[in-house]
Amino acid sequence: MTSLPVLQVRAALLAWFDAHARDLPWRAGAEGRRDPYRVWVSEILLQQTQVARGLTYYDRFLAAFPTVQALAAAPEADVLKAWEGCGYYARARNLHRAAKEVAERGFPAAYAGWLALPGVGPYTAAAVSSLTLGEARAVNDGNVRRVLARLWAEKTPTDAWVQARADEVLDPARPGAWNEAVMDLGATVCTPRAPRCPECPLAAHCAAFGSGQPTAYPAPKLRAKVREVEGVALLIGDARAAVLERREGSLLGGLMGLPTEERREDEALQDALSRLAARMGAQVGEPLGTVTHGMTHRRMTLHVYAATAPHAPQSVSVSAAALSRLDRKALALLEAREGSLFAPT
DNA sequence: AAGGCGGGGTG
DNA sequence: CACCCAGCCTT
Repeated sequence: MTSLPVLQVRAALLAWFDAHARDLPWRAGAEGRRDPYRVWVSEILLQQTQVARGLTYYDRFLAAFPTVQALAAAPEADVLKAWEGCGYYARARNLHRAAKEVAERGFPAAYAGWLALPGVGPYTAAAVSSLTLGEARAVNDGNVRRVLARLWAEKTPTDAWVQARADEVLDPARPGAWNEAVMDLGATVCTPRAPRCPECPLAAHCAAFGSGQPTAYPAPKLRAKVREVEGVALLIGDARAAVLERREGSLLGGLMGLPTEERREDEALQDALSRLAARMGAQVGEPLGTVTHGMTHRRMTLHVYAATAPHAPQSVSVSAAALSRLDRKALALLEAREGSLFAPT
C-alpha cells in the first residue's frame, strides 16, 4: 500500500510550501521555534474554526491578553468576552485554566506535556510541539485527513489510519513546516468540494486524482440529526441593561444570557413561561417576538417576553457581558422596538 | 465508539 | 440545502 515515493512527495510539497505558504500572524519567528503562546492561542482558536474567521479573533485576543501571564491573571468573564461569537466556549475556559498552569510552571518542553493541558488533544499537542520545539509529531486534522485520504484514495479513513499515514510521510527534517504545508494544501488547493488539482504539487502521486473523482475521497461523514428545541425567555430591563443569568453546563457554559426555560416534551409553551416567571419572581408583560438560531446539532426557537421583577437580581450591562448569538438576537427584538419609537414608519 | 459542543463559509 | 472547518471532552 505504501508504494508512495515518500521522499519525492516531501520534496514536492515543501517546495510548494516555500513558495506559497500563507502569511499568518502566528507564523512569525524561525521555523520550528515559533512563540509558544501565540501558536497555542492560534491552535485553540482554530479548532473547528476556519482560518479566515480565526484571524478576526486572534489580534483582538492577543491585544487583550498579550502574554500567558496576562491571560492567567484575567477574570474568566473577560476571556469569554474576547471569545464571544466564536463558539465552542469550553475552548476559552480550558485555555484560561491551562494558562494558569503554564504561568506557574512554564511552557511544556515536549509533546506529552502539552497533551496534559486542558483543551489540548493530540492535534494541538502535535502542532505546538512541532512548530515551537521542532519535535517530529504529525498533526491529524480535517485538512490532513482529506489530503491523505485522496493521496491513497481511501474512502473511509479511520482516525488511526490517518495518523499512521501522517506519521509515515512527515518530514522529520522539517516537521513544523511539513505540518503547515499539508494544512495549507488542504485549505487552499485540496479543498472539499472544488479541489484545484491542476495546481497541486502532489497530483502526480495522488490516487484520487488518478481515479478522476477526487471529491469522492473521503466519503462524507455521517452526521447527527438536528434537534428542534423551543424555549421562552424574559427580558427584564431594556436593551442596554437587563437581568442576565450565567449559563451552566456544557451548552454555552460560562456565557451570560436572558433568563430562559426550555419547553419540556408534551408541555405547553405557556407552562414553560409560568415556570420561568415563578423562578424569577417576575410578572410577564407583552411578547416581544420570536427568534431562531441554528447551532449545528440543534435548531433553537426562543419566544421572548418583556417582564418586570421587583425583587429580581441586579440588571447588568448588556454590552459588557459575553452572550451567545441567540441572546444577541433576542435582545435585538427590543432594540428594534425602541428604535421604532423614534423612527416614524 | 459515539455524541455533544457554535457559528459561519462554501458550492 | 448538505457538508465542512488547524478538535476535545465525556459517557
